[in-house]
Amino acid sequence: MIIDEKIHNSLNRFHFYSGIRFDTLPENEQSIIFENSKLVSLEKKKVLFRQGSFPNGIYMLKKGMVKVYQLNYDGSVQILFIYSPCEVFGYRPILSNEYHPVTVAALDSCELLFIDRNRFLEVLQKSVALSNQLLFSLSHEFTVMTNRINVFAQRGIKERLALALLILNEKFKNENNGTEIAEIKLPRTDLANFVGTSLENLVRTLSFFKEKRLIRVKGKSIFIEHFENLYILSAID
Amino acid sequence: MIIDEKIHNSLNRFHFYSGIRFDTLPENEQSIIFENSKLVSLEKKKVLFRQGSFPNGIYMLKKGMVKVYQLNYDGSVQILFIYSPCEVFGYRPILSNEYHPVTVAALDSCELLFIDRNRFLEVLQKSVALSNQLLFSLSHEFTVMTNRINVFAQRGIKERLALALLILNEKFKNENNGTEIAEIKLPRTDLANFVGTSLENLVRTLSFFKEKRLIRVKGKSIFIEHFENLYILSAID
DNA sequence: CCAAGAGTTTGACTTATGTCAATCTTTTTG
DNA sequence: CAAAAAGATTGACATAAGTCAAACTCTTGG
Repeated sequence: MIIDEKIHNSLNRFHFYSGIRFDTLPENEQSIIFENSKLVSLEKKKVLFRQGSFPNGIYMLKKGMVKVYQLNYDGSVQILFIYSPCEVFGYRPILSNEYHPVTVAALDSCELLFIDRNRFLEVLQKSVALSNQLLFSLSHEFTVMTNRINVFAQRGIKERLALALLILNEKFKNENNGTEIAEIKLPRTDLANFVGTSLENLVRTLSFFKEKRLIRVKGKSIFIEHFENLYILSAID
Repeated sequence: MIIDEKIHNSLNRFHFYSGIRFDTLPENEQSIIFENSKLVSLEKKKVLFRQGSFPNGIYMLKKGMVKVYQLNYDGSVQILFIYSPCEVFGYRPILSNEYHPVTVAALDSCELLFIDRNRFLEVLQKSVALSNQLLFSLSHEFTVMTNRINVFAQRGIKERLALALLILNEKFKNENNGTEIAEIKLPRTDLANFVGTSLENLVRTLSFFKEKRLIRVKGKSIFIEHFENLYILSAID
């Protein structure tokens, strides 16, 4: 089978991996930020904060995974991000002086560090390193969002799912130990809401991938088989 | 007809208006930023920069409008933004140290101010006001992108088009003089690529809106008739 | 360990959207 | 000003995706 080189290029050229971390900051900056942080536990399925609520502070995920989603008036749900350990979130509405645009809930039992809103803003005013890191990350994340809009608007479910699985593989790789092929363990409904399709259509597309041996399914877990080919092949046939 | 209040709420609650400007910065900061800027002219349909190219500097639009889009391997185009006068763009890939993820082309005859990459970075390191403004704007823009992904993933074309028209009305209001109901003058193909649908489907949806007297069409121009109702009604039947 | 419930999968059918082709309209250009 | 080109619209049909219902499978608690 001849695979258009352009497809490969365009995938490589595009940025789809998101998530902001503070562990790239200088040691002393990190310790200042986390100085007065509080450890928070969050049970599986519990909500950390809801869309429309006031942002009281920022969080860093220590253990477990969370989903970030919007709930719509018709009951539909769009999952926007999945966060895995070390990732930081909840700071954007503080910076833009808005309410939370999203809801965050635990996918499994989680532990987080909480940093108070004012504390965060204080540190930000003093730390050029933090300010620059945020400018860098926000700009990069923006590129990622740009690419995602393109994918959501222009691609069918096969490609969207393939891309979602590649993103999730990174997230779960991070959550687990670090093996190249991660165990993607996410309820089908969540996966459907992440990809932006119906549960049934999602399941059918998974079966299609399974038949083509692009993925392997064990119970509720998904493993990517043909890493490089997954996105490319999903676009063809 | 009974309109679910929740729909109205959700529209109000969500942020869809984007675009970054520097004219909210203190006068002296502005003059520093634009001190050595160069005036650039761009003919209708000409490309300012292409995706994949190195970001040499940032631009502020003085006159005319531009479209910001991604071109895909299959030839499909996704328009991500339309910018109108006073809006600033091209700084994100500089901040995140990436190549341009998008292509920018003139919708009509344009005039822009160009600020050199290094000049911009220099000013940024000195100006806390600029840094804070960028953090604010980037965070807000991110919320807007979040909402757009939700709309693209979960809503049909009627709603997507309605929303696009509301956004475009703001942009063209800005471009024209400032009348509440602007003349939205954008080729159908561009509108289709902004909404994320085929040209034919776009035209049909426009006709549907016309029949329902939600919009008025004069030649190639579109005027919004029932401002508040457009998005709400587009969701119903 | 079995029964209930939650989560997943498959089938049949409907609806939304995409595609190709033809026609009509506006704009541009010689 | 007329011809040609570009842009817009409509129709007929194909395909993708959503919806509802039923069956199956795994998990979990009494």
